[in-house]
Amino acid sequence: MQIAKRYDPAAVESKWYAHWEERGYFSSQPDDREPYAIVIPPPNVTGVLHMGHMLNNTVQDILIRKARLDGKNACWVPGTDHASIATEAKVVRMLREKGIKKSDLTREEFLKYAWEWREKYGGIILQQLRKLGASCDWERTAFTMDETRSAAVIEVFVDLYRKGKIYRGLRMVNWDPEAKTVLSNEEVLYNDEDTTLSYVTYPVEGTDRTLTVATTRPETILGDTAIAVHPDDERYGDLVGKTAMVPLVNRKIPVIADRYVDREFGTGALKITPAHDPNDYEIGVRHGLEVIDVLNPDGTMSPKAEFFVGEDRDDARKLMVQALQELGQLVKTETYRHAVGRSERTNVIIEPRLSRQWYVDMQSLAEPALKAVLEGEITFFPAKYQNIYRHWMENIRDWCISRQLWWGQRVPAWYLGEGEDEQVFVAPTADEALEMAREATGQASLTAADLRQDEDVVDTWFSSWLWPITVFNGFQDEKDIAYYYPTRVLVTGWDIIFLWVARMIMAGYEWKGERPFDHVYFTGMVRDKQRRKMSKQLGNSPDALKLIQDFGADGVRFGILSSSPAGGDLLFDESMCEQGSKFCNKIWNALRLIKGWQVAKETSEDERTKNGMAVEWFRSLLHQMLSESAERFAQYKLSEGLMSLYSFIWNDFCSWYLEMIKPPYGEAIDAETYEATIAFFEQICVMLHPYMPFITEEVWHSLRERESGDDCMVASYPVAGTVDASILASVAAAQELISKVRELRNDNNIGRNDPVTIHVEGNALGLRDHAALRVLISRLAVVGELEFGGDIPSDATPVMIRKERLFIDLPVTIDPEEERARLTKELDYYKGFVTTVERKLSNERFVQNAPAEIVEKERRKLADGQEKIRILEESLAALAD
RNA sequence: AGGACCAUAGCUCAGUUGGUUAGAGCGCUACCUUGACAUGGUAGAGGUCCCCAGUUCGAAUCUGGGUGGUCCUACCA
Repeated sequence: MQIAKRYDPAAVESKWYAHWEERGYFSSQPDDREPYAIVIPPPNVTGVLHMGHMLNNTVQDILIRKARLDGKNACWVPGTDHASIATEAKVVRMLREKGIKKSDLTREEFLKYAWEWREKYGGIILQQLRKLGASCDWERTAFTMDETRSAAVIEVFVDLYRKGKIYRGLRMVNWDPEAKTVLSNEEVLYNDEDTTLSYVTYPVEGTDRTLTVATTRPETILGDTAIAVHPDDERYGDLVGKTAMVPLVNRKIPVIADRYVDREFGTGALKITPAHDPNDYEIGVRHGLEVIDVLNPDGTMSPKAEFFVGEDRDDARKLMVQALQELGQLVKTETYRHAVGRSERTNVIIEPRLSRQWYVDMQSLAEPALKAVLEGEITFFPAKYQNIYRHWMENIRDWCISRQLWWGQRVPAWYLGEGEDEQVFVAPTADEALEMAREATGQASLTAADLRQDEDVVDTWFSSWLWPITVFNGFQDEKDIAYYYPTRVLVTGWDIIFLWVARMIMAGYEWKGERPFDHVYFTGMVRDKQRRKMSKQLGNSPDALKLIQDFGADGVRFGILSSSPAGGDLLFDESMCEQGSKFCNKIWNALRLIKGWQVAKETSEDERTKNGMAVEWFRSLLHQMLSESAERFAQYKLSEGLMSLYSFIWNDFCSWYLEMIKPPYGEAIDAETYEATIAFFEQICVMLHPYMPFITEEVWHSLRERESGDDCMVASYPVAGTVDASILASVAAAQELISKVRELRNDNNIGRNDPVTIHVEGNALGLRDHAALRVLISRLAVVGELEFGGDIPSDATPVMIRKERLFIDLPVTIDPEEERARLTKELDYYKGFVTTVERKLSNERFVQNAPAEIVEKERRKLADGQEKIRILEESLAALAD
C-alpha cells in the first residue's frame, strides 16, 4: 500500500466529516443505552467563529466523542442564539447602508428584513463548527427564536406572571442610548476610566454665599432639582432650607439635608438630579423632588433641558462647562478616575434612566439553584466558581427582562385604558388576553382593537435560560426530555456564569424540578501571549478558519487544548498549533514505517524473543495509560490527558516500541508482532480520537482493510487490563542502559553505528537469564559484544543501573581527566544526597515519629547511595592506576 | 471598600492526605542529514518553589503576616 509522504489534513478532513455525517454517526435518538447529552452554548446567529468558540467547542467535542466511544448514546445539540441587541444592531446598520431608517419601518417590515438577514448569515457559524470537526447532531439544530423556543418563552412568561414572580416596575434602569433599550445589571460592564470632575457654584438666595458642588455630569445640571448637604455638616447647616439658583436656567431649587451625602467627598455638597442618577432618584423620592428628564432616549439633550437641545450628552457637557466658565461659575476642574459602566453589546456609556419595565422576582428562583450547587448536586470545574456563584446568588437582584427592541419574543402583555386606569392582561395569545379583559371589565363588547400589546420584547437570556429544556422540546413533549435530561455537562466561559449558567439552573428547578446538567466545565478567556484579551481592535485575534487551513483541524484542536486547564485562561500561541501539526506528521510517519514492512511467517529466534517481550511490555504500558486516563477524564483534565497521550505516542510508541521491533534493514517482521502492532496502533487511534478525530480516522482506515461501518469514530474505547510490573521494570532498566550508551557516544563523538562492547558484572539486570533483554540492548544500543565474566578492560566506562554495574567499552580511549571529572561530579551528587539522608536518619525524632515505611524508604535510599559511592570511588581509584 | 483566586525553569503549567537534595511541554544551547519522520534524532544548560515568621522529626505543600497579580461584588458627586 502506497502512503503519501505527507499528511494532508485538508483532503482527509473533508472526506471523513462527510463520511461520518453520511453514516449518521452524529445523530442520536433515545434508546436503551445510557444517555450522554451536551447542549451547545448557542453562538450568536450572525456571529463568526472566533477563538473562544474554538476552545469551547473543541472541549465539548472531545467529551461527546469520548462518551460515544464508551458506548453511550451521545447527543450534542447545536443551535444559535438570536442575540436580540447584537443582531438588531447589525440589521439596523445594514439597513442604514441601504438608506433605510429603522424609524421609517413598521415592526413587521423590520422583522421581515431581520429574518432575511438571519436566513442569509445564520448558518455560517454552524458550518464553521463542522470544519473544526464538531460532531453535533445537526438534525436537532435549534434557534432561540424559532417556533418551539418562542412558544416556551411565552409559556414561561405567563407562568411566572401567574405565580406572581413577574411584575412591572418603575425604576432607575441601565439605559443603552445607542441600542435605545434598557439592559439588565449583568449586561453592564464596569471599568475605571478617567473623567473630569467640575466644581460649579450655585448662588444661594437671600445670602451673599454660594454653594459649590463637584460633578462629573455638568450637563445634567439643567435637570437639577435640589442641592443636598449632610445634616451634621457645620459648613452648610445655616443654608439648609434656603433656595439655590441653577445656573443658566435660573431655576430655584431647595437646599436639603440628607445623610446619604459624603462630607469628605468633593465639597460636601451634592447636586441632585433625580432623573439621571440612581442615588439622586432615591433622595428625590425621600424629599418629594421634581424629576426633570433632560435627556432623550438616544442620549441627546431634550427640550426640557432648555439649553443645548439636540446636542449629544458629551457635546452638551463641553458646552455646559464653557458656558459655566463664561458665567464665572466654574471654580476648577480636575481629573478623576472612577468606574464607568458600559453596555456589553454596544460599548457606549450606560445612562441611568427612570422607566417602567418588566422584572422577574429572583429570590424564590435562586434558592433551589443555590442549594443544588452548594450541596454538590451540580459540580463546577474548577470548584472555585462555586464561591463566585454563591456570592451572587445570595445577593441576587431582580432581573429586568424587557427590552425596547423588535428582534425577539414580544412581551405577552396587553393593555386596556390609559394612565391611572390602565389594566394589564398577561396571556399566551391576544384572544386569551381579550377574554380576560372582557371578564375583568364585564364588557363583552370589547374587541381586539381595544387592547394594545406591549411593544417590548424579552431579554435574549430569557430564552437562553430555557435552552437545556427547550432543545428537547421539553415544554411540549416528554419523549426526548425524559431521556436526555438532565444533561451531563455544560461547557462554557466563566464570563457568563450569571447571565446564563445560574439562570439555567434556576429554570431547570422551576420547570423540571431538576438540575439541567450534572457538571459545569468553565473554560477560560482566550488571550494572546501578552495576556491581552483577543479583540478586533487590537487585531490580535487570529482567523480561526485560516488556522485550520494552515495547521489542520487536528493541529488547531491540539494547539488550543494543550495548555488550557479548565477555568484557566488560554494564552493562545500559533506555535502550539504547529506542534499539533507536527504531532500529526509524527503519527503519519509511524504509519508509513509500519506499512512499509515486509511480513514473514518465520524470523530468527532472537527476533521473536525480543519482539515477544516488546509486545508484552507495550501492552502493559498501554494498560497503565488507560487506567490513568480514566481518572483524568472524570476530572476533566483534558489538556493533561492530551499531553500524556502525546508523550505516550511520541516517546513510548514511536521512539521505543517501534524501534524495538523494527526489523533490521532488508529483513521482514514476524506476523505475530506485526499483528500486535497494528492492534496497538488501532487502540492508540481510538484513545486519541476524541482529541484529534480526523487523523485517527484516516490512520484507522490505512492500518487495514475494513468493512463498511468499521470506523474509528464508532469503535469501542479500549479497556484497561493487567499491568506486568516486572516487565516494565526490566525494560526501564534496559532503557536506562541504552540511554547511557547513547550519552557516551554523544560525548565522545562515536558514530551511531560503531559497535561497542558491554561487560556485565555478575548477573546485572538479570541479563544472563534474559535473552530477550540481551537482544533488545544489543539492537538499540548497537552493541557488538555483550560479555559476562572475563576480564574487564581498565579503560571501560563503568555505569550504574539500579545499583548494578556494567562497563561500556568504547572503540576509542576516553580521556582519563574527563572521565575523572565526570565520576567526581557524580560522586559529589551522591555524597550530598547521602548526607541529607544521614542527617534525617540520625535525627532520633524523625525515626520515632515518622511512619515506619517512610523511615524504611530513607534507609534504602541511604544504602543505595552508599553503594553507589563505593562503586564510584572504586572506579576513580582504578582510573588513578 | 468587601470578597475570591493565584504566585514553582525564559514562557505555559503539573506537583494527591506534608515524606525523591522539585517535574512536563514549548523555547534555548551543542552535536548528528542514519533507511518512517530535519515537521526528525541524541544530549545539555536552566529553579532561594514571591518574602518573613510559625507549626512539625520533616514544608513547594499546613497556619499567620507581608508583597505582587488576576478577577468578582458594591459604591463613587
